[in-house]
Amino acid sequence: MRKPVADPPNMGKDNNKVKLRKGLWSPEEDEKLMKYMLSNGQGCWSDIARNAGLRRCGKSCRLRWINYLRPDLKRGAFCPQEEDLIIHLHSILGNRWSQIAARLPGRTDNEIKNFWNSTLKKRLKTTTTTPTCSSLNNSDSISEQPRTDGVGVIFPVNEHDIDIMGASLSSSSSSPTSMPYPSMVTLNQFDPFPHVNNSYDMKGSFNPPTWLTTTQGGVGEGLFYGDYGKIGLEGEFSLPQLETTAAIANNNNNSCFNNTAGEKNHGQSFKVEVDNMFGLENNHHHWHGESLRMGEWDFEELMDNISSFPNFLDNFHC
DNA sequence: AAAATGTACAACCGCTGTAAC
DNA sequence: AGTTACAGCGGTTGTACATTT
Repeated sequence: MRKPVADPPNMGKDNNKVKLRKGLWSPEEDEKLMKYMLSNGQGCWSDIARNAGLRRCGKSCRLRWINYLRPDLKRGAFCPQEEDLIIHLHSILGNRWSQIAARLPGRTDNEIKNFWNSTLKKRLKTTTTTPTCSSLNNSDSISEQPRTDGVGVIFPVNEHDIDIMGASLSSSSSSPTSMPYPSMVTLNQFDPFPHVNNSYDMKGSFNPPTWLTTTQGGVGEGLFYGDYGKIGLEGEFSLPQLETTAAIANNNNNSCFNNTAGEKNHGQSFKVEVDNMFGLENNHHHWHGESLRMGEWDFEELMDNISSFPNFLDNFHC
């Protein structure tokens, strides 16, 4: 724990105006905010700052609470499962840290961002010669050459040459946060459970999500329990491999996407079609040229659907 | 032992989107 | 329609601590 810093010279009272504090939070400030939040709950942050007796702006209080004081934060080192998930998600989402964080319970976007920038990025750089699962899709080390990674294959592509399920993919993005892989597309069998044996035991009866009844769960004996219960029904679970234009031309029915991907039982069961999971059932949605609008329909819809994947790290105890 | 350098991470800044007025 | 306040996000900076020279 770092020592709190003393007030900078401009932090005192000035002409009856209370100057707002900046910089590191002192334990006293933390305690004030924590007490206030626990007894009053969340509200308007500027009010919270005022009512809690903090000489901080609401924004600062919000950040402190979200990134540090929140009781549900995990903190501590990232476990390998988390690392791999971050890498996976980053390969899909790019620098959308909040969305990545949403899939890692107890972790904040700031924490993940820092971890990525300080550790993972560097590590991936150094492991490009011997890539592993944890070295995929390094946005800073993408080679111009096609390469295999063991899990997926990254191809340099012409942005107009890739068609995914009838939806073309372009690397151009109008989003302020551009995807990190210009001119690259990962043709990869997306594996939402990188540390789960690929031969998930998806057979047998549905087991209720363990989080409904217990905090215990996890991966063991070939089973994975997420909040989806069991993913898939009768065979190995695998999401469809992304296809090139040519491949799709030969498979206009997209039959590989029609596999039932999951079943969830919250009193009643329902099936989730893989194509629906990815928002791909809507044929007029295209990733093509300007129409790849990450941050607009395609990406948001995609991520909405990806968000329906289990929070499987809930079940890891790192 | 001291200075220089590197690392990790907390916090700030600027921007965008949204709601209320 | 314009303005304001606020929440949220991602990029960046600042700083304490660790390691190396």
